[in-house]
Amino acid sequence: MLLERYLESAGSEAIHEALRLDGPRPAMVRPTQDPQFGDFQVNGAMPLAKELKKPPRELAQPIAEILASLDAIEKAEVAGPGFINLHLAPSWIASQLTETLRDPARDGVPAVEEASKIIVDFSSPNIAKQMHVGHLRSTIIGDAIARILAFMGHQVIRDNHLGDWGTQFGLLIVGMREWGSEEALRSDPIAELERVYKLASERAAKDERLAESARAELAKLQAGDEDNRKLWEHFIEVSRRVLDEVYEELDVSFDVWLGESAYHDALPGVVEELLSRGIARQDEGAVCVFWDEIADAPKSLRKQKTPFIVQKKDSAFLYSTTDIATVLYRRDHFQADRALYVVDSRQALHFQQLFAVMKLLGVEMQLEHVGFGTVLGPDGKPLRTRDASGHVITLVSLLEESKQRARQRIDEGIAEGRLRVRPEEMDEVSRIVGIGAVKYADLRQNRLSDYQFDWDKMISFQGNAGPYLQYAYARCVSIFAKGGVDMEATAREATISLDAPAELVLGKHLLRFADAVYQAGATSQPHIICEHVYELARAFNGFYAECPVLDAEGGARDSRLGLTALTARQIRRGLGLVGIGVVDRM
RNA sequence: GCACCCGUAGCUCAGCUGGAUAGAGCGCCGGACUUCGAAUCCGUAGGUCGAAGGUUCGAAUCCUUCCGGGUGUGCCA
Repeated sequence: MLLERYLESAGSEAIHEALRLDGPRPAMVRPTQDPQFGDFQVNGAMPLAKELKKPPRELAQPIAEILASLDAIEKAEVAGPGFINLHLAPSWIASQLTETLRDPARDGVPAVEEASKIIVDFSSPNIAKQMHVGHLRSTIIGDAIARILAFMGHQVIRDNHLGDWGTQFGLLIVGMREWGSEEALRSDPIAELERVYKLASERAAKDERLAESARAELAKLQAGDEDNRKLWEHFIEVSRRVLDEVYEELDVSFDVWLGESAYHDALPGVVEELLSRGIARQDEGAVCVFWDEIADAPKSLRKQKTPFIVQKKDSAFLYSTTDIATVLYRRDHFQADRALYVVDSRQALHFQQLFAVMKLLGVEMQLEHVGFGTVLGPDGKPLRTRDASGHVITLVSLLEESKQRARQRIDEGIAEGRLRVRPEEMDEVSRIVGIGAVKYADLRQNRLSDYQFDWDKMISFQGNAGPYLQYAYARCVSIFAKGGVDMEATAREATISLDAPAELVLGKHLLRFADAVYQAGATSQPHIICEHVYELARAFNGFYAECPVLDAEGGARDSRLGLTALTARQIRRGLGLVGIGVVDRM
């Protein structure tokens, strides 16, 4: 259940009932930050003091009395300047948890009343270029957001908006014919494409004839020349194979792969429409939107005076043009309600301009730039995508290293008798732990802040890190294995009761899962789920230390098994929602 | 120049639709493995929330100014 939503509406009703006001007032329910003040506090009485000209504590008293009569609430007391501290009733929490235990399909998370159709635009690498750490954030943050929204019941379309069109293809076509090796293209496609591109662009900088020839080949490609078209398709095909491997490793998938090339035919129409509606005009041969000439443009755009260029003076189109066409397609073809762009924050201005143009065009889709910060190295400077010797640190090699480091740590743990992994499971466990550690390190913090990438911290495997959560899960599963108890049977039959302090602490965390999921979905912030799962794992580890499960008697044993089963499910679900896996033994 | 973002414990970060004595992890120090898995648990120390004003019953959170750091900014994406 959505606990906070329930308390908010209960609180709001209580205010209405107690004070007989003309309209509904917000209860302003917040979790307390100190357990001595209970579990939640209602702050809504204080702002009413001025309006009603009565001391806030006096207003709070009758509200508290009404709230105290609810089954959910054991105690409601007025405190401080006019807070109402709510102590949830353990028996009520327990009955809610028992209900959730019976709901393995949704783990107590309700589906949204009104589903939206949401495009999540993420990852979007360039064809013919190796993916590096810079692509990691968009890919895993976007994947997590798509998973969360889909689980909430929205209709999500995951779109990989590939950079598969543009000036680089002229150079690639010329370069490939001149210096390319078909064999190298087969064995290591991206490396070969990068080699050829680098060569071609270096030569073109010095040799105007080569540059001219590249432009000509690009024009032919865009005009539909069959040979060039085939070559281009070939580039894409071989690149796709490499990308697919990375995505498989990351357990990321897409519903559609509509790259920039998919919108090529629509671009002239976009510019025409902008011109004919007076949104854009010619300037120095280019077609631009000038914000200071548009009365209802956003203020900061008007002041910045940076034009939005949709066609270059050589009449070529830009990514801005493509992005406009893309929005229109998403509206007309998918009938999407929203589109989320999971793209580096440094492109904020571009999206601000894009969204402003769409508004001028009368597009009502809800467009949102889900930005994220830069990946920094341990020195606090933007992480170099090349190592000391100048080699590109590819995403593949980074993931490989993570798996190796995980494997090494597991080997150590086994040697010291702390960990248990069967030899035949070694590959899978080191993959899930290693990749999970990389993902968790990134997802656990607010996406907007820059993120410091540090192997030693990430793979330290202690404290708030991926393996901690996976370990807690393995502990849960291990209890069932050791006791020979079936987790599904427990879920069907056990009745939870909360008696020991550690049980109550755990139970309260378990009850907040749905809130965390909804909040993460509403704000596109996967770290909220990470934080919840971490707190849950902590609470479980505390419970584990305090409360024997298998050795407990009768009802207590069943109840603790139920708590353990629910914890396991919630960790698995929570991590699953951000794209991280779990293993039974590690 | 203009626009945007950031400044919280030694380090890495939560908290920012205003709510009580600002929280975690790492690191430091000290405890807990004959007991369901010690990648664990329990405890100690550590902060003028960059600075100064303002709004408010109440500010890390909102507003203003300043200091310090970063990003973007006419034909790349």
